[in-house]
Amino acid sequence: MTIKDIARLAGVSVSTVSRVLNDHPDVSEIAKEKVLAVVDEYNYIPNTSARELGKSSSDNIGVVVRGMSNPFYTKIITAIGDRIEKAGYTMVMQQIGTEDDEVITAAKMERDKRLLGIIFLGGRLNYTKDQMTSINVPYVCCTFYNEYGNLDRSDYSSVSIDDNQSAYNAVETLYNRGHRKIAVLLSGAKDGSVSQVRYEGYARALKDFGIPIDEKLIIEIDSYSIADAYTGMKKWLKQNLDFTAVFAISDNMAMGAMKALRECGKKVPEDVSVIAIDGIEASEYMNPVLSTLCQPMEKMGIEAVKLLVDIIRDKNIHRHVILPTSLREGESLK
Amino acid sequence: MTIKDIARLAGVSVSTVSRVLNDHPDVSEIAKEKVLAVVDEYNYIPNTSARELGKSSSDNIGVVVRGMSNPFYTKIITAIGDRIEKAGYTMVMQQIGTEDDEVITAAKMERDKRLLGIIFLGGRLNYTKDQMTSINVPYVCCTFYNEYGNLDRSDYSSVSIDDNQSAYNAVETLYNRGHRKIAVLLSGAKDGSVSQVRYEGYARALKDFGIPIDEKLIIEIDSYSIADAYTGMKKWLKQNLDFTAVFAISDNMAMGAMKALRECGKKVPEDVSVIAIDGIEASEYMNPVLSTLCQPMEKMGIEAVKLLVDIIRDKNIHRHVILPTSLREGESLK
DNA sequence: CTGAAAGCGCTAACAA
DNA sequence: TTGTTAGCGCTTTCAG
Repeated sequence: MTIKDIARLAGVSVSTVSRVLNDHPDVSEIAKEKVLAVVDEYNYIPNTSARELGKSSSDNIGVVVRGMSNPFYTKIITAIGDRIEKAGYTMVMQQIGTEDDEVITAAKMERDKRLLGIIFLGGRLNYTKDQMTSINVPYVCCTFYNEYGNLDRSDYSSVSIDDNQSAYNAVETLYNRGHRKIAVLLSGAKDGSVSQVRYEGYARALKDFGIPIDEKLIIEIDSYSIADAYTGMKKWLKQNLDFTAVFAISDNMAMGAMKALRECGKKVPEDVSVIAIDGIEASEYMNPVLSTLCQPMEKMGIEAVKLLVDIIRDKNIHRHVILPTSLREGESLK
Repeated sequence: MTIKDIARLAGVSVSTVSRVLNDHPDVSEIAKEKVLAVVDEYNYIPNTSARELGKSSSDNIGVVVRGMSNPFYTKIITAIGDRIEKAGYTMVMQQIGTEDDEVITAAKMERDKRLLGIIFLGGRLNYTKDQMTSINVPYVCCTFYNEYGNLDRSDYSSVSIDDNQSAYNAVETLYNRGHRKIAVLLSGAKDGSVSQVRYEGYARALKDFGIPIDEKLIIEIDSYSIADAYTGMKKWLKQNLDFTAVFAISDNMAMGAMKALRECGKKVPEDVSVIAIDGIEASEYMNPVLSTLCQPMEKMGIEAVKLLVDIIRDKNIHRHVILPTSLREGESLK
């Protein structure tokens, strides 16, 4: 079934069919009905590839989400989709795994879908100018920024929290409640990911508070996964080190850690206080409820679209928006 | 940048470029090098739409995942991807929301990507023959089956657990531990989803055990979400009904329910036992750890690919595989 | 080993 | 309001 078959069956030309299918004006009611009848009867669905190819322009905005099934992104995506629609554009989303390269994906999309702009959700923090030459439309980084790359700030937009400062605040919260021996649970102190930025905030806070960094209280695991956080924490606890609080760089990792603590006889928050950053839904259903610095997910999505649309429409200059986090007081703090 | 530009720049013809890009043999080393150099220099990425269009056949197997970011699917997808690759095919995955129609998505993919077959992951249980005429390649339903539709069993394959029996087993487990007043938490007793099938298993078990169904112990909420389960449960608890156990039809819902119970002063498992079906990772990190009937996620993915590949290769007949669940003893049972 | 040319299915001028 | 036709960028015969 191609558009040609439909045209023949309906007794019209291919262009008429195309017009009907694309809601173009200037089609007689009668022709329209004939076409739709045939389309319906044969369950015809146009070939998207051919469609994209033939089109000379689009109203598409691409969204590349890295880190499949990260619950943290769900709300942001909803907000983004909503805003893109409201702004009169079409969202084209592509999810990829953490092992895939979001820039290559975006470059492909840009050509295939003739994108007007791109929103990256969860990407690397180290893009280089050279890599980004394959992207020829404006883009905004959502939830992250080019901390470790060499991009000019005027060449891209971003919306995120201040990860360094948020980590600082988390540690400060613990400090203010009397904690001095604060462990940090992360996926790498210099892995070039957001983990590193947050670690730097942790380190800065300790320094400000006059607490020397104790290498032994740095718990490094291989991923951001709950399972690895659990086993990593468990292993670390065997050393029986002295500490009264844990700052986990993500909710997910905190969840794994809390189970490990529980199983090692450490009560949260009586024996150990736990704080994290993110504010995903699941951590609100833990027992005890996790205390965490929430990222304003919905606002981030809204702002990302706003930034991009402004640039697309008015050729405005790129901007970098930092949104505040808010402490969600759970039950994991003493 | 099109293939033409590359050809011109490299001083060869477009077909040579195409050959290089597709790893075809019969290309001289020298030509290959010239082309690759240009490709690299200009960061050229071929247009996927054009590529798909031009191709006459493919080795693509489509995977349509409904219910974005359902953590339950992650492991299955990994297994599916792995097996498809090993079988020498290419996986083309598309994620859609629960509000989207997976059949339409699949039909589009079938044409766009010239699919050899399709795996549906999490779909409706009520496909009709008429709807499926738009699909012209073999397909297998993974984690579900056509319980409420009118498909011939010989027209599609499926791999799943026995939802009815699993629910039965869950209730039986509770019964064997002395529970007689067993509430059920579901998203609808006749919503035509897996919730209904599991409810039917619950009802069958009660009947077998000589326990009359108490409408008041049926807790119906609007979705499968953790938040709705929480608020729904909380509201239900206000009635202060007499019960000693809850069977939640999904882990997610059980997680919401457990928080509600906790906040209402009911201890799990001392006051109330909780059991569910699914076995997602998060529920293993709850406190107490959720007892649940685990679906064999990896096996399901492996089996789904096997079923499909068998049909694609040997034109074998369609089959329906039922995999067993296993009880993961947590701490939520007394 | 290489190139010319005919599609793939659709859209969008351009004519009528 | 309609139909004709030239691409869109790539793959793939078929000759050379």
